[in-house]
Amino acid sequence: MQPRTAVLDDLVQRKLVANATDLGALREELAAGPITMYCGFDPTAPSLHMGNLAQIVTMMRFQRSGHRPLALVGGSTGLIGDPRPSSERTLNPVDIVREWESHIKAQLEQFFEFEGPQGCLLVNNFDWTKDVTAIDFLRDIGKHFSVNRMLDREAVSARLNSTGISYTEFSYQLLQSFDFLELYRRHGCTLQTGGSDQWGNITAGADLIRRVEGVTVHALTTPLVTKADGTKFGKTETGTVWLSAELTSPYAFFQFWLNADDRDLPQLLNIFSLRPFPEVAQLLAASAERPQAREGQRALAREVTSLVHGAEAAEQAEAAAAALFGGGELRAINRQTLAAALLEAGLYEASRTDGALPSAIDLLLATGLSKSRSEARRTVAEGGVSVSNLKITDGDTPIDENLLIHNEFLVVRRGKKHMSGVRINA
RNA sequence: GGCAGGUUGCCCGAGCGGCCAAUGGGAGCGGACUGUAAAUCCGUCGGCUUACGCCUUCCAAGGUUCGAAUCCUUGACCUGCCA
Repeated sequence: MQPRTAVLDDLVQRKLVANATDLGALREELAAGPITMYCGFDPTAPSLHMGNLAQIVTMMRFQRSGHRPLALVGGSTGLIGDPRPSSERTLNPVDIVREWESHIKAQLEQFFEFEGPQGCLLVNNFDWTKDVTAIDFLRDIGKHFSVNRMLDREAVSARLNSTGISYTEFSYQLLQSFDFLELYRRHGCTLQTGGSDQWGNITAGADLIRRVEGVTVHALTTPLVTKADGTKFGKTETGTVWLSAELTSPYAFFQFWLNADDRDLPQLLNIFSLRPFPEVAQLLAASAERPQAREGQRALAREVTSLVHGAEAAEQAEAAAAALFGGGELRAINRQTLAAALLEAGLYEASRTDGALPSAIDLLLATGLSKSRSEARRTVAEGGVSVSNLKITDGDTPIDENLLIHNEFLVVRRGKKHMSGVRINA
């Protein structure tokens, strides 16, 4: 077991501390004994996503250093919504939030150790908010908050200057602070972590605990992941990268990491990899020397995919990528491997018309690689389409029979990176 | 409350009665180069159509006109100047 303060040194080395209350005091407390820390996840979507994963990994670091993590599901806060700087959220129906809550709970369970004295505890803030009356809440909690100070929060002030903010969302900070207080009372929780956008909410909770309990607790935030090209992290052309295999296939997930920009690699490895810092440094050095080998991206993709989807799924995703991007003859891949690879990449069904195979344009539409006939036609004209590695010049004629692989598959490619399989029904 | 201006395709932004599906930039997409990168260059960029062409767009609803994104009326929202 590593020393209990190791987690802090590690976080500092990895540049993962964006903001923190007294780090020296936190270190002393970590050294004095196992502490209990928490981070919350609101059910605002059917699945957790990449951003949440960063927080999960941070919690894992604490657990591995001998501390106890509390994974909080925001059964109550998810009904309210943390104010975004842009605009008011639409309230989600209660039963939808309940459903999301159960998904998120199940997802969280896979990352932590639940046995032993440092075993993770899954908690739900609905448990301690459901019976609190509005009057009690306003007297016991609300009285300790200064609106003047709440207005300073970035998201709130942004909203005041633009679309305005409802009382509901404005109250969010009180609920989150109440959570921290309850977790301190119930479990002796003395540290809350989160993304740097949570700094205001977290310190508000720490302030509340100091006022009510006369105890100093800690706040630590990690930097938000930024991308070198300025686009938002965790998005692909098709949208958010989710942790749920139903929403983002393990293959797509693996590809997401493999395609990481060289410039983003240091940050990503530091945040998402549980490898010790020296190993990360080694990988980064290797990547800087031979960027074309993409050792860093590969290691990252393997590690994170297997963390989220399991080792087996990670291997399958990698094997599929190797088969499809290997540059070799597709026919040389055995039927089972190819079928598995195409299933990962997205496999669609199509049938013959009057005994003839579909045209390339039909295939592009059937696989969703193109959104409209015009777009499909355009891409063909631009020379960006191939079927079973043969470049298509005429999008309208039926595909030649001998492009069928193993008598039933066609591999449709749009551009370099977008591939799908089609199985032809007999 | 008074005066002036604005609302255009994913975003920014030209157009100011016909040659406008609408200049230009960005994003996106494809190609070349490469590492399933980045940068750069080229192409493309509402929908349907093999094509001629057709259909739906320029805040909303009406109107003028052979013909409107462009003119008029009303409404909604935004922005400057004056109270």
